[in-house]
Amino acid sequence: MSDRGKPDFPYRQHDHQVCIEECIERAEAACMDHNEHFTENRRAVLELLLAGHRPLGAYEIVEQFDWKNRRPAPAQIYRALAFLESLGLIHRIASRNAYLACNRPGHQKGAIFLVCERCELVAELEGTQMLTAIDNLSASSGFVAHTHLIEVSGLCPACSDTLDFERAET
Amino acid sequence: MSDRGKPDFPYRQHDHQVCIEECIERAEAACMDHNEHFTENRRAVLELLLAGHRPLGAYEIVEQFDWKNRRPAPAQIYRALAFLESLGLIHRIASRNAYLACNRPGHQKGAIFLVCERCELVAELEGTQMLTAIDNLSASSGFVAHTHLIEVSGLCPACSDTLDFERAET
DNA sequence: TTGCAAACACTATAACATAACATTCTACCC
DNA sequence: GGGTAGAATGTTATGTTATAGTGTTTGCAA
Repeated sequence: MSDRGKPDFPYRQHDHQVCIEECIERAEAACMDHNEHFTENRRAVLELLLAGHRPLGAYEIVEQFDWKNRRPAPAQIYRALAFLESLGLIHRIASRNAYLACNRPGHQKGAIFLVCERCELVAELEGTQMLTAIDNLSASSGFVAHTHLIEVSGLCPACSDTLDFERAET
Repeated sequence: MSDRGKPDFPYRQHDHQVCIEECIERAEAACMDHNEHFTENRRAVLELLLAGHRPLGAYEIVEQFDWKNRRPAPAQIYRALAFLESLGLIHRIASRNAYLACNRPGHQKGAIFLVCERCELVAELEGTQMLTAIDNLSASSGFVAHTHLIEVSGLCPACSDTLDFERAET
């Protein structure tokens, strides 16, 4: 799955089951590295997020989380989200108040997110160079940068094509 | 007030009263241009946001809004915020769920926000070149960009100095 | 002066997130 | 095994941010 990490990865056909399995393995390894437990709760939340290249709101996770035939409390989900985010396994999409499984394992920093306004698919791009440029720009004002948030809203290739087609129809 | 629009503007001493007045004038002009009314409600919200180079949450505005000795309903504030944002007079700082008066009049697009983690001061930088670079990057994946969100979290010059000093003390 | 559209007022509720505290689980030591 | 410290979970409650929906007022033009 060398495709993962490439900018257009989520836009292409791929064996999503493999994609999921790799991310789970990656998560297990990350937990080992940090002497943390990859508990059932955390695994279940990550699996829900891995189901599609779409961000889920915390309460969507609550709803989809089938847990002994009951509903988990929001706090339970938020705890798992905070844990997964601390390990760089997921990202928060601020413009949507939603959470996305990371598909650039090992490169948790320096991401740029392309959020489709129509289908909600999110692509995660490598943006390290961009961030360096931004850091330089802000440093020239004396600002010391710690974390970055870059989200682009627009249309993914498929939705863009669809809309072009619909416009051509009329 | 040619200082406005420069990256380090909010970090420097300036006549803030003039700064406010200019923005109000600018808002009046913008409303004229768009055949909209600069109502009391909208003006009051903008003035609260102009009071400092700090973003305010909608409910902070509700609290500070002295309105015939009553408290306005949140919806009233959100309406004004939506209106002001549609005219580019204010920006939403997504990482803080807060709103900031624009200090780059006439350049409502292409901003980069530097958010101080310590004092909450926000600087608004011209980032058109950066955005172009990001658009090019995303276009190479077939993504059609509409809007951008770039927020950098860190320390403003003053807070950075203060912390350096405190560290040197110990 | 009537009629229309914009803006406002108000109530309620949706949507997102965390605090606080009790309980259970797990790893480790004796 | 039994004790125990820390991590994780379970639970309740509440805090925070944002919008829906509906009726009223206002400004303005025909």
